[in-house]
Amino acid sequence: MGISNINIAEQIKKTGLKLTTQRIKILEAIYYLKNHPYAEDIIKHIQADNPAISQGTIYKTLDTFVEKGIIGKVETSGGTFRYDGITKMHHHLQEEGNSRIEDYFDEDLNQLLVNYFSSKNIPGFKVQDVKLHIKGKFKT
Amino acid sequence: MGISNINIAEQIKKTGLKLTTQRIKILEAIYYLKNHPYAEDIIKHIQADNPAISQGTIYKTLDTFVEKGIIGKVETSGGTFRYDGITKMHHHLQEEGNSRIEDYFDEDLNQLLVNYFSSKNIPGFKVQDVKLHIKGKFKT
DNA sequence: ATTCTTGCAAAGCATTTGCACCCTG
DNA sequence: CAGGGTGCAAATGCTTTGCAAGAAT
Repeated sequence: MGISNINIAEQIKKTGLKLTTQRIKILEAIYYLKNHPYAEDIIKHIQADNPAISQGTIYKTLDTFVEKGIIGKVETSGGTFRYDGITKMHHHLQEEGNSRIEDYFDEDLNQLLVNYFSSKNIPGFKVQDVKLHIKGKFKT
Repeated sequence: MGISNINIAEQIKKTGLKLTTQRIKILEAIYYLKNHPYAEDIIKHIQADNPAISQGTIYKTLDTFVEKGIIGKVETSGGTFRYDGITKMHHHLQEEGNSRIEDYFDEDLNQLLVNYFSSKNIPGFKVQDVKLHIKGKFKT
C-alpha cells in the first residue's frame, strides 16, 4: 500500500478539482505502476478492473494532473509520454536503445546544482529547476 | 555561411553513407535553421527550393543522421521531435508553456559534472553522458 | 553491377477533440 | 441545479513503412 486512499483523495481535492471515481482510479494507478508508466500502461491497468473508464478521460485527466503539478510527465526519446508520481527533485538514468528509466535521487548533487546556479548567472535567463538526464549503461 | 559545402559533404562521407543531394540539402538545412528546428521546419525549408525531396526521405535521413551521431534529436514535452546540429556537450534552457529552447554552453559546469560523476559511484550504473534540462524564465 | 537511396502514398499509432449526457459540490 | 467531468468515436497529426524506380560507388 504505502499511499492510502484518503491521501489520494486529498491530493486531488487540494488542486481544486472535483473528486471523481475516475480521477481516484487514475492517480492510484500511477502510484501503483511506479516505474514511469506509459499512458498505455495506465489505461490497461485501469480498464482491467474498470472497463467503463474511457481512454479519452484518462488522457484528459493525466494532462490535468500534470498541469496541477501532482504528477510529472517524463520526456522520452521515442515520442510517447511516460508519467511519474514523484514530485520531489530527482533525475533520470537512461540507457540508449533501451526503454528502461530509473529515478536517481542524490541530495549531494541537488545541493551542488543549487549552489552552482545560485552563484552562476545565466544572462537573460532565470533558473527555476534543473533536471539531469544521465545516460549510460545499467550493469544489472 | 560558416559551414562550407565541403565540410558538409565530408561529414556525411565519414559516416560511410552515400553522398546524395538530398542528404546534403538536409544537413545544410539543419545548420541553417540553427534553433532546434522541428522536422516540419526542415521539411518546409528544403521543399521551398526542392519540392521533389520528399517528406519520407527527410524523416528517414534525419533518423539516419541521428544514428550516425552527426546530429542530435532533442526531446520535447510536446511529443514532437526537434533536431540539433551541435554535437559538443551542451545543455538546454527551456521555459514552461513556451516552445523556445536555447543551448547553454558552460565549461565550468561540464567540468563540475565530470568531476562529480567520476568520484560518485551510482550503484548498478555506469555514467557516460550527462545533459541538463534547465527550466526557468527567459528575461528577453 | 550491386547496393544503397529515394519518392510516393498509404498505414500506424499515440493523443486530442466535440458533443451530449451525467455527476459532484 | 450549475458547471465541471465523462464516454464515445471520429479526427488529427507526426512519423513510419513498403515497394518499385533511380542513383551512387
